Amino acid sequence: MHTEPTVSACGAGEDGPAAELCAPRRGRPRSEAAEQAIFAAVEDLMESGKSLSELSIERIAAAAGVGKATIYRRWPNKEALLVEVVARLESPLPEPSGGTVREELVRMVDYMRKRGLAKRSRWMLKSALSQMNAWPELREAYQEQVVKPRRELARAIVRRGVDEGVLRSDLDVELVCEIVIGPILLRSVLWDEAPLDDPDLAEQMVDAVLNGVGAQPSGGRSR
Amino acid sequence: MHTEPTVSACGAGEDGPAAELCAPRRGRPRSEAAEQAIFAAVEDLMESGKSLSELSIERIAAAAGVGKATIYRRWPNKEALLVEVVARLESPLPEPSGGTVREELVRMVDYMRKRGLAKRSRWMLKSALSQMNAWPELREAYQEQVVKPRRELARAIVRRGVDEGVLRSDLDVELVCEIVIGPILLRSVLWDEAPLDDPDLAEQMVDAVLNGVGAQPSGGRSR
DNA sequence: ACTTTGCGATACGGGTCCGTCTCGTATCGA
DNA sequence: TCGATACGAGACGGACCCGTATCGCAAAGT
Repeated sequence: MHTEPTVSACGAGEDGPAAELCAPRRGRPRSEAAEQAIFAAVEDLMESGKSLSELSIERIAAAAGVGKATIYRRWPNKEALLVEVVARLESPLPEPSGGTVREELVRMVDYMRKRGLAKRSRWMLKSALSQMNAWPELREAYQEQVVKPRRELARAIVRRGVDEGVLRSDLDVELVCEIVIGPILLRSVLWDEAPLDDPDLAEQMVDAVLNGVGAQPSGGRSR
Repeated sequence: MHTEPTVSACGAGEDGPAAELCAPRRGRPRSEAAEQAIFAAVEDLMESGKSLSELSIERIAAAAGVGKATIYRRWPNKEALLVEVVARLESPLPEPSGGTVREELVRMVDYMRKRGLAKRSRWMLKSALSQMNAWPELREAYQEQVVKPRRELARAIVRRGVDEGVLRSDLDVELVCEIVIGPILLRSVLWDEAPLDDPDLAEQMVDAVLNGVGAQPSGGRSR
């Protein structure tokens, strides 16, 4: 199917400190610059609004100023390349700051807001949704490496809120998570034109969700 | 660019009562069966999980048991066909029932929940999000014909709630809409595995959003 | 009867893409 | 120095696709 690259015994695509341990390579070493150029080209193409199906190896190679062989030497096919791009793309999760649960929620929502402003992440967010249906490998990588840790972070904060008595304990934790992050995801992923500039947006969202959008000033809370 | 079909003066794709008014066609009339077969084929392909870029005219024609020319006689290109498919796909909006604002919100959310269970709509929901980036015409048709009326329905209900004093008036109407429909959209569109079966889900979501997920029983509502 | 149009099928030119392969050259270890 | 491997460039075969055109036949009007 695919000509096994000589380096593959070390773990594909990894040339960290482990490389010299298992394969004291003989010939000319692979160009780090070429690799960076490939990643940069993919990200540039994403940023320019290309859809997943428009990201052909040929286009990527041309944009990177690189021969196709240089790509195929590193990844067996398009999927593998994009999976690695996905893995590299995401910025690190915001660390728990030790503040209030409300503050943590605001931080998380605001992190998502800012990320919605960054084109590259936005491309990936959107592409992750539909195109990946036809691409289980890519979809799974994205779910595993991006979605899952974020959902778990949200769950952890919500659980802490329940434990501390700040959040209602009669609701499903999942449901609370969805209510907290649903609105910001709606804006940052689903609706293109929605404004994300307001730096207070996260705070407004979290407070509205915490206090409820219903107008009853005090009574009748448990339906 | 494209050989104008003879029928086009009547409005493409429409062969209702208007047809005989403007063009007492001469030769063999177009086969209604072929048209239905084409629509059915596209929807079947969608349902089978094909992505937008996999929906080629050739594939559609083969699946419909129809010649390519029969498709190109009706639509000038792939986009036009898919735009019409999108237009046909959506089920009618739920009508206002005259109930409480809360009941209306529950009805709307529950409608979205049920729709999330229907595969065809789900395909379109998901594809609408990313793949259509590369396809402005299709995206616009979807936004105009599907998204917009739903957002307006939501806005109308929320405004009524504000007028009746059931919803907080100190919040942006858009924000309230997002908080109400964000969670259900999250489940029905973004997360594949999320359960949508619980018939009480809509009620739970709406009530949680109305009452707030914060635990404070009465005090400290305005942050 | 005769024309007009639609039908399914299929051939066609032109295009993009994939993944492999071969050039001539560059850079490493031995 | 020499073999091994990398590099950019691009040719190559095969696949798929688009949109048009052409078959022979079918169904309608005049």
